[in-house]
Amino acid sequence: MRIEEANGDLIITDIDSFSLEQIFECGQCFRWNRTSAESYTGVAFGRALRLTETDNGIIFHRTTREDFNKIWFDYFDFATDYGKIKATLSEDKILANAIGYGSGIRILRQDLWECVVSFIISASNNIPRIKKIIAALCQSFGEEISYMGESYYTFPAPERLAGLSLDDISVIKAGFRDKYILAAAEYFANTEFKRELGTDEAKAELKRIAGIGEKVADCVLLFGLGRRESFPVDVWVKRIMEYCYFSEPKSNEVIADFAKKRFGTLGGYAQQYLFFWAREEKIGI
DNA sequence: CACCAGGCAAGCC
DNA sequence: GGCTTGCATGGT
Repeated sequence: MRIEEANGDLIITDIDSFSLEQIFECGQCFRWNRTSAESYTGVAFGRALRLTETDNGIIFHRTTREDFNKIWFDYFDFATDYGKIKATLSEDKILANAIGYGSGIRILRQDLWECVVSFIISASNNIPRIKKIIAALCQSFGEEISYMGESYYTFPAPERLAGLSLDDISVIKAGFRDKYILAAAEYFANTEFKRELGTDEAKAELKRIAGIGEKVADCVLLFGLGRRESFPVDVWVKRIMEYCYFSEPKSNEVIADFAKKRFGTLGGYAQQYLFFWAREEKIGI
């Protein structure tokens, strides 16, 4: 990876595995939107950012080396060798095929609290509406920031949401999930989450929060706590796993156990390649 | 008009 | 333990 500065932009070259579309459309995040054929704009960790994909590399618009080192290097998981991960997973022929569709995926290292709320909202919902609800949450309760001549909104801190009433939060149209958002806000406003917990212990702790069950906890572990062995089983992953590995219906638990044995510490990466492939090609539907 | 959407909790046995 | 149902809202 190389970094050049050019009148206020950073240009990152020699990047392995980096497709804006695949990273932002693979369902792991909800605050990035396509702003042109080659660019996406979003907000993370209190910063707005526009990215453009070019033949030479990726342009990080209007940002600094300081923010790149402090925020974006980790957020985009630049320390991880995706070539090595893909080579290992490709020993499985089904994964090799899935990786052929999403070879530019990277798993973002997102904010824990934002992940908790985002995946609470994801329950029994579809991705466009998840994004809409989160945008309303940020616009209503986040802080306005100005970037490249436009307004963006940060993700509201738990302290900002804790104490709100169901009526207060009804403006975001989260439906039955509103009470879970408030419960999570109460928890995170009053609790320092023990990030050093083992994955099983961290999952058990997350599941104490109303609205967080098995699948949401797995997503939070994977995207918000960097637990790359986590393998969330949702309707899409269930369908594609049944189609590719079982040829018959199986419970989520059976699928999760199978994935743990087969993919081990790379379960989360495998899950993202399978999820992206399933949705792109509508496999098993 | 039904039915579904990156599920979860509560209520049943 | 496993299985069923209700849940808010918006899109097809």
